[in-house]
Amino acid sequence: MEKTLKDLSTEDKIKAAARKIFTKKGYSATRTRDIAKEAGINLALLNYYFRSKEKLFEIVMLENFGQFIEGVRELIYERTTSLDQKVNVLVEFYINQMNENPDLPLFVLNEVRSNPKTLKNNGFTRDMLLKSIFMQQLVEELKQNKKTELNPLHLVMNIFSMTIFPFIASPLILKAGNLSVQDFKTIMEERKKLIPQWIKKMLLNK
Amino acid sequence: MEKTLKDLSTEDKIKAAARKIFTKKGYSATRTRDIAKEAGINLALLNYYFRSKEKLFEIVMLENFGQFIEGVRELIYERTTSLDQKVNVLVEFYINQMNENPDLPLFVLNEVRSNPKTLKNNGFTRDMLLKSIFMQQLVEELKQNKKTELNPLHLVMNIFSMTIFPFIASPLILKAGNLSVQDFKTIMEERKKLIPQWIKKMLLNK
DNA sequence: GTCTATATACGGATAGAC
DNA sequence: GTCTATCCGTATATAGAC
Repeated sequence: MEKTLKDLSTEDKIKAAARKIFTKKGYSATRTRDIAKEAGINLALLNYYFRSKEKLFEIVMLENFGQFIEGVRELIYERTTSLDQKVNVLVEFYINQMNENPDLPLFVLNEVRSNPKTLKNNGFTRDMLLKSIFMQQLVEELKQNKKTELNPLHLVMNIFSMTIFPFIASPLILKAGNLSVQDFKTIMEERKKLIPQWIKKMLLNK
Repeated sequence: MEKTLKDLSTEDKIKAAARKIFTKKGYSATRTRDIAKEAGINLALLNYYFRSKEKLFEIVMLENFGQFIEGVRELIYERTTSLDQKVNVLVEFYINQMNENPDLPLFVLNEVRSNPKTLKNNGFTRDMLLKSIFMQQLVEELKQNKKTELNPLHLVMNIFSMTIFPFIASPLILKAGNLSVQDFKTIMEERKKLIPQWIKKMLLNK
């Protein structure tokens, strides 16, 4: 399913091009001229559709951020799935996501760090995690296993760390591990099974 | 030990200022004027000492990259310390490092991703990890525990992921966990003990 | 070595024709 | 809606006085 730019409206062509370049290079390093060229249109059109570089970036940013947390919100409020199932789905979801768009996590993390107000108005609310069923199940499981001294946030951090960080650091990992791109993909596939197993061990006492 | 800029030579003042700003904002978003102001000198001096913005950045980049892997190279080639000890030191080293300079990891990871040739000429060699004593000890431990089917790179990735990622994602974690900065520091202190324990569990069979 | 003033280039944005 | 040409602010870099 090659996404041919020709099918899209001019506005969408620009948006797609902007997203590609902004996501890869960040706000400052991106030239509006490069977006125009990538979209196959003239620079003036960019300002015709979106008033400024900044406006365009905002749109891209919200889309990227949305992609990062969308699909997770419903998952962690799901009442019918077990904790184990949630961890499995979460890990698999993100690994698939990053395989498709490896620049996404670094883009999001850069943005929330350099521009704190990113964390307003994007659907990522305080309490979204803390009040979730997922969190309740986690706390319950720790209680069952007499591990109440362990802050459940550690486990949440571990899930995301072990899932996302390898993609962020992939250039270093490829070199340090003497891996091909294909090797790396295989390893990340393995992690879909491994990470949930490790999390399970962390939940158990002893 | 406040580092007062007044003590330094002009050249070092510029370098220090450059490092601070480049590390925080990245290459493109940094203005040489801001570096000059931060250093308390005139803009022209910057070009007098370092020929260009790019040259100056290169120096900063190498310093930052060096700080990231320096201290680790010797550690992983140490023959007298056990695997457990190495993991402990590694985790503690990086957590201390990031506490002091939280912008460092994102800077390094951005740079290696956007500029692949960063990975040449910086002391980070292919085989540096694979040929290390640390790696040998890891493989040996897995063999002892009849876990040879597990690629040891997974465990290396886990150590770095669980240690470094929380700092990269700290703005998100603070909000999602409803944490104060002090809470976060406390949690990261806890992780100095926890991560080695988790790694140990991953090494064991069952 | 350090400054002020300025050259030069680049990038975002707009005017105006079609 | 789409283009070409151009404006104009800003950022890097340099010339030249002290």
